[in-house]
Amino acid sequence: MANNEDFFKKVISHAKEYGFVFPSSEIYDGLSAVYDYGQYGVELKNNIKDYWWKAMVQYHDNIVGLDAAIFMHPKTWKASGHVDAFNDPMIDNKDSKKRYRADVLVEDYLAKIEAKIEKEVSKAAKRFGDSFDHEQFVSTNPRVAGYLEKMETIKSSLYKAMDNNDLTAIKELIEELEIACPISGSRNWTEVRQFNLMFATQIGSLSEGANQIYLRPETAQGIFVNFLNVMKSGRMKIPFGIAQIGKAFRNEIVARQFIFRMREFEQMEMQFFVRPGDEMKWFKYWKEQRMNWHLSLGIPEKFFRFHKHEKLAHYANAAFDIEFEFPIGFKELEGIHSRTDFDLNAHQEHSGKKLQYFDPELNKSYVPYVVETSIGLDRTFLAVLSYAYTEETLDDGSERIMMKIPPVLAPIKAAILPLVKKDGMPEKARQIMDSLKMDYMCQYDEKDAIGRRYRRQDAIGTPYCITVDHQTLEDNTVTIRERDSMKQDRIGIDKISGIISDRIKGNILK
RNA sequence: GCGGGAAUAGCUCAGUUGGUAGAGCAUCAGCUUCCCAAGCUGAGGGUCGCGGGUUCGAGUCCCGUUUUCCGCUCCA
Repeated sequence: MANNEDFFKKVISHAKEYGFVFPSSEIYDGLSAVYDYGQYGVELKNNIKDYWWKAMVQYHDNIVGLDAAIFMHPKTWKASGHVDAFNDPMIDNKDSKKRYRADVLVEDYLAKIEAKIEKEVSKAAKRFGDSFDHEQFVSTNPRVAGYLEKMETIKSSLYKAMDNNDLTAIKELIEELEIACPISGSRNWTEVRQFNLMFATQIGSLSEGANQIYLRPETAQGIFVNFLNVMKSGRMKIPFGIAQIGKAFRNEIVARQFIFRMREFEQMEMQFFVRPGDEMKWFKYWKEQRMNWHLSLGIPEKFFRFHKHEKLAHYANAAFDIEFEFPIGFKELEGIHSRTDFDLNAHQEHSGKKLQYFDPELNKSYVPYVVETSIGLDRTFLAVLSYAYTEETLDDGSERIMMKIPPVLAPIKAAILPLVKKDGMPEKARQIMDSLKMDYMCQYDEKDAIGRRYRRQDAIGTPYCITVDHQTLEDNTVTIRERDSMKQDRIGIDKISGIISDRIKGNILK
């Protein structure tokens, strides 16, 4: 485990040192759990998106793309269940380490007062026997009146605080009432915190009220609300899919482990709409398809495994994760969920619009079922990075650090290097560079000894180094050096593009 | 969020009982012209995370804070 931690730290250092990932706003001490992608990081990330998009949208003629906005109508999140499921104010007791709903603590306190009233009532009832008038007693007894008044005061403070989302007021109320933790008996509380995972912001004029909107906590809803638009304008026939890549935001209480869990992250999602009853067939299909996509990158099978969800979310009737063995252990990389008709039904109810498909074969309309594949882009990035990071000792005893990034994803596809900085070699190398750079990310480097330049390219995962030497000037051949094997071939300049192109095509089709 | 560690150059780190900030690698310029790092000469780069305090004097001691790592907790 200690080794894995060290390894993880090395990957993180390497990512920063070579311009893959930087802490956000680092000159201002950074921002917790937010990271920026550097010059090579953005290339790698774009290549991952591109490879996914090709495998999903370009390769499947019944899947189309979408790019929905991050801002969505607030009712979206009411329909999806995000607003209600996670809106509770929570408080922790520092001694017992137990977490409570702050409003429930106050309500429990109210219940105790109520119990006291009950006690008074039953005592009086015993005393007065048959002549006991419950209503009259409650309205006239001074002790009960005191209790009732106290309850009213507490209730109004609580409701006011809850309505205004005033967490400080709730905390003050708990302190005022001297509510203690039922377990530790102590009143050593943390601040009250809202556990809603959604970031909120304001839109439009404040005077008109109710202008709070959220940054989307998942991209899926953007697809569901556009289901009708895409189906109609794209003449889509079930089964069909809508794919989307985009940012999502979750205000995680604990965001940690480098780019594994961030507050701002990017998802690559595809929602596949199917005939009710067919969902398990398609669930199985996509489970296999998605695993094949991962394996097509050339990362060995042992790094991946399926994890079946035993406890299902409210919207799902089957769910598997594809887990990847990160340096921090096997963790979720992608989810394949059978979401049933939960989302479309919910939006149908909340919007009042019919979100149905007329199936000509069945000659009837229905709300389609949905099979979702949802992969974390940043996590895929981290998976590639941690798989690729390689320290090796060569035959001559020297060490090299090499990123064995799948060539299709490599930030730089080829480096063009004049063997020496004279005799027209730089000019020749520049010519070759110019002929390639519209098709591939290339890098020119003439500084330092050739061996050192090879190592520099190894460190950023460049699959090919093209070296211009004396012979090039005579017969238009170059040496092409492959990253992993370090083997060199001599080839004609006109062959370079074809070799790179073959290697970086990937292996999406299976 | 709680508890515990850590923070010194781009990276890895050293810095003695408190006394003028260092190394290796990396980077840049020049030389060398060499097919797999570590040849030669030179250069740039740090208000020691930030803010207070103690002290004649703080990278070093104390307090707070930010970031980060580990454990717990959380993750519809």
